[in-house]
Amino acid sequence: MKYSHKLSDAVHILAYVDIFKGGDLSSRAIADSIESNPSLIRRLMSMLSKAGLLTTQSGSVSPKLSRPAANISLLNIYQALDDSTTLLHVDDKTNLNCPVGRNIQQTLDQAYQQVQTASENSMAQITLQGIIDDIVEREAQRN
Amino acid sequence: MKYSHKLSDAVHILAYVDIFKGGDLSSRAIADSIESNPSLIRRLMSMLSKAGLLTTQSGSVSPKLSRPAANISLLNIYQALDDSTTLLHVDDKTNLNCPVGRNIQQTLDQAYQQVQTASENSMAQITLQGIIDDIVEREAQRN
DNA sequence: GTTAGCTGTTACTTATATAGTAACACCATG
DNA sequence: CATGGTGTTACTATATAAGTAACAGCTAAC
Repeated sequence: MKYSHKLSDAVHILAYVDIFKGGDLSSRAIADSIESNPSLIRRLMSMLSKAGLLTTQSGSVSPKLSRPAANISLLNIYQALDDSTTLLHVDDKTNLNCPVGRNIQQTLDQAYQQVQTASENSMAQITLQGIIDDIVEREAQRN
Repeated sequence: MKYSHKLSDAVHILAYVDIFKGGDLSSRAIADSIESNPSLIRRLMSMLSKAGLLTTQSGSVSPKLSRPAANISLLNIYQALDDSTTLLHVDDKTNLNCPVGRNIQQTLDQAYQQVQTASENSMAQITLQGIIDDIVEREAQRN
């Protein structure tokens, strides 16, 4: 498999929608910016909508953020994607006839949950607004 | 690709080596516990050796932890694996002709670095000894 | 010295998750 | 009504991880 870029692309979509509000916000246009294809963008936009981060309407190009960018965190976006995804993955096929193999799955589940929580706490500190400000500031410094 | 189980398997190897010290510590035996194959185990053991976490000797079965399990953290093990691996991956193919596409890579690099740091700080708090104690305690509670 | 069993390494194949691609139903607008 | 869009589903391609095979060289027992 490839490394997942879903989170990056989802952030890209939301930032694009806010930065270019009033402009061409079609999935084609966003796909061009991401260098991906419209189908994937639409799939991601659907997930973002279902998670209450984006407002869209079937049949017309009119996406907008569901709430101010300052009230959307990286964690919100992360959780809008496939919920079962975690950052670290326990090997769930170990030999249950061996004391180490039999217990290590639950032990690592707990350890990885700690790491996951720390990651998510960190993501919760990063807002979409902060990301947008950074993009805008970097662009301003190029001129 | 598949989800990586390298970290889980590496922790499994180290825990196995400590818990079963004095027993059969061949890559075959460890592979049986992990339900994997000796080649992968040898590859991981090689990485752990190079990182100074495991002491091994070509030609004879004699692996041992290079230092006490209390002095080995999950972060040490994580870093012993392929160093370029991070938990989140910026999409590095975005349209540089678009202001969002042009800047979002560095912006997300920074955001993801914060998340990575938080994760690594959390991993640093988890010791191999703690993991081993948990495995041993779970096994004790089965009897 | 020989042999068996091991570690360490490399190369190739297979499995799987993600993204790419295609297509269709339905909606909105001119 | 036609065009251009969103939302959804299905299939294909691809990158990465693990599985598999094999070999060089080491160690230890006989």
